[in-house]
Amino acid sequence: MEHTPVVACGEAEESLVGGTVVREMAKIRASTSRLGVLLREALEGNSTVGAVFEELEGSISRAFSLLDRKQQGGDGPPSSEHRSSEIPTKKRKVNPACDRRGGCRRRIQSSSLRIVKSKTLDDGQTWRKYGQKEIQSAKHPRSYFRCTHKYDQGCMAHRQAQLSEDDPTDFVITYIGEHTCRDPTVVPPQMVSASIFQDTCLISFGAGGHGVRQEASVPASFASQKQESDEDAASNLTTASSSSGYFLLPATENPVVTTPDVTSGFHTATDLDMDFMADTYLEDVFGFDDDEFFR
DNA sequence: ATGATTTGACCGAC
DNA sequence: GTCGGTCAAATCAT
Repeated sequence: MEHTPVVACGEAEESLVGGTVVREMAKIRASTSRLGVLLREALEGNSTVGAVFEELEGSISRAFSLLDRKQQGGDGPPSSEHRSSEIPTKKRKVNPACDRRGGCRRRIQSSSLRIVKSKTLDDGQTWRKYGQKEIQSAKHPRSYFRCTHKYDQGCMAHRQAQLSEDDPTDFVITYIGEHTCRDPTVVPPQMVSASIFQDTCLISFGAGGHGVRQEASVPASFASQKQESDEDAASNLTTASSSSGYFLLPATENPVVTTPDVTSGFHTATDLDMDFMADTYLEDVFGFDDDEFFR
């Protein structure tokens, strides 16, 4: 009675923050890797660049594993996907000690949040739907998707999709987090540069888009969105001008877009939380300034 | 058989 | 207490 709460609370908090840092580090590592590929292509034959990047990647990997070890502690908690594997009961059993269902919700804490209007849910990425919910203030249900590679590659990208209130033929899609997965069929270089060049805008395929793969019809409920198989994704590559459903344009041309403030029904971003935490941790834990780091 | 989707339950934030 | 995000068993599709 007299022991656990304070300690448990502190550990939970530390674990939460650590998890955030781990996710950020994963993104850093993935971005660095991609940047390395791009730089090597651009500066082909320059062995110095390659050497520097290998060193950089090595440092990040070491930091990542250290952090990961620290977060796991000695207990070696089960991974989320095996959370309940030991209890094959008929009805779900909740393990109050470790069940994080719904934890850290409401406030979307992500360093990347984009809201896009689109005629189709198909954006060239592979998503897995994990839920659908009627939303109080909205006419249409909201569907929840996570990246197919969440578990195999730890990709933390999520999205929420909802039919637009204004135009029910449009989907309002909220992208949360960046893809850190490396599915060669779905991660175009353009998407990589999206987070680098902030002057660019992410736009969806508009109604009048050309060379756009369009759904034959928009279902009344998009719950039955078909998941793209790799084969489909590959065929998308051939039919669409980009494997992604989006083009990157200079900020001066942004016909259909989508900034967080146009979506009154959606969450407002709280990006600063995580950015701040990541900054703080990078400085405190690793002793370097990420601004310098990414320069 | 395998993987994706559906859907009710669960749980933390508000 | 309500609401929204997530989980996971059941079901469906391939």
